[in-house]
Amino acid sequence: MSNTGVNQVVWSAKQQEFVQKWRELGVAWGIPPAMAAIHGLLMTQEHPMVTDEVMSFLSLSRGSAHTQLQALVEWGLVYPIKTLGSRQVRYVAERDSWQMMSCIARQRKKRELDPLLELDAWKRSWASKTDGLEASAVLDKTLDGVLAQASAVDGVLGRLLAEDERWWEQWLLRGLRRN
Amino acid sequence: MSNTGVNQVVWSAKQQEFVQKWRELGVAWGIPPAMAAIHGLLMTQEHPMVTDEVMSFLSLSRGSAHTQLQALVEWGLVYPIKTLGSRQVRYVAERDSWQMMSCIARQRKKRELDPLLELDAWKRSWASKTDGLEASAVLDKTLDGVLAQASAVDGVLGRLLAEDERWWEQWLLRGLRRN
DNA sequence: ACATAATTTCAATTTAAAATGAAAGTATTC
DNA sequence: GAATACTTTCATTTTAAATTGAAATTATGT
Repeated sequence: MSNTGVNQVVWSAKQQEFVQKWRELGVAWGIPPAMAAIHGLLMTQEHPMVTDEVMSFLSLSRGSAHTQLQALVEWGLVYPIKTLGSRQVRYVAERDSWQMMSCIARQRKKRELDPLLELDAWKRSWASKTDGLEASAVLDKTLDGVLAQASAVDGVLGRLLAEDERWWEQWLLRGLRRN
Repeated sequence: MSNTGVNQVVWSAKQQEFVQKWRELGVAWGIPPAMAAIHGLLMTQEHPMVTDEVMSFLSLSRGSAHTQLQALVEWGLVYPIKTLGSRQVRYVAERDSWQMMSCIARQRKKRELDPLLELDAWKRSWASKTDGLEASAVLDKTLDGVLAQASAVDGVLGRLLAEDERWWEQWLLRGLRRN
């Protein structure tokens, strides 16, 4: 049977609004709308959901629902739950906010920071070729600064995102709540 | 005359590669390719450039060159220089790497963090309507955590980006260079 | 006031990313 | 070992964002 209908799925106006907002937020963060929407939906749901439920709640195609659920699992924002005695997979969102934001930060680091850090190697590869007389002193100077900052941020992030090290959470939240 | 040809424009292979890389980086950061490319180009140039030069160096249309130069000025990454006795405007990139990254961070905060912070007000507006019995306890709990973290990050960023307060730079760079 | 040289605007086009949906692939049960 | 129930893939279409280019606008010098 395709729908056991065990869990009662809630879909209030508040939840719909939230999903809408989360989708928009996602777009601003460079996340595919459907992916953000699915994540938002799962955040509002007490119980795991099945692909077909996600599809109908958000009016998504099967392809999109599937692909984006995969991506969410890949990111660690959603857990796939294999139902015993059925091929069906059900999905739940990570509930811990710190864990959740860490997942997002990790992906963004990979997409945005790491390529910037690679410029360092690139710069050095040119340094050997054009040793001494540089083509653009201005660029080199600014770039050095940028790369220093980038690796500093990388260091901080590395520590912040180290799994099982959550003292940072306390530090961050306690020390700086008032703003 | 349209081209006084005073400054010698340099356009080496290294610079071209850099612009290419900077453009790609820009895309990963959610910045329009042309905008990032222009910024990259200006970073490599000792002297201010005129719109037509930018256009021909990057093979851009006038419309795009203009719009993106405006955006760069708006962000504070590029300064417009009005030539005396001519309508022509010349553009130079900000040279200070800290300043540069601050500009970018400020824009990203506006685009990505501020909308997240607004969820707090949204959440409160629902709290009054549905006082007590909530539609989704799971959501509320996770969301509280997310918002706490968001405002913590907001606090840190606020201090980091406060103009004329650069002790952070030292702190960030010195304390964490090794990684 | 006129002509020129620049900037600015914006409807139309292009481009890249995301979504679709139908077909192909795989477990699971009978 | 079929048949069923679900998942996965991918060529095509859609959508949103960026770019174009030509026309409109505004500043500057004669």
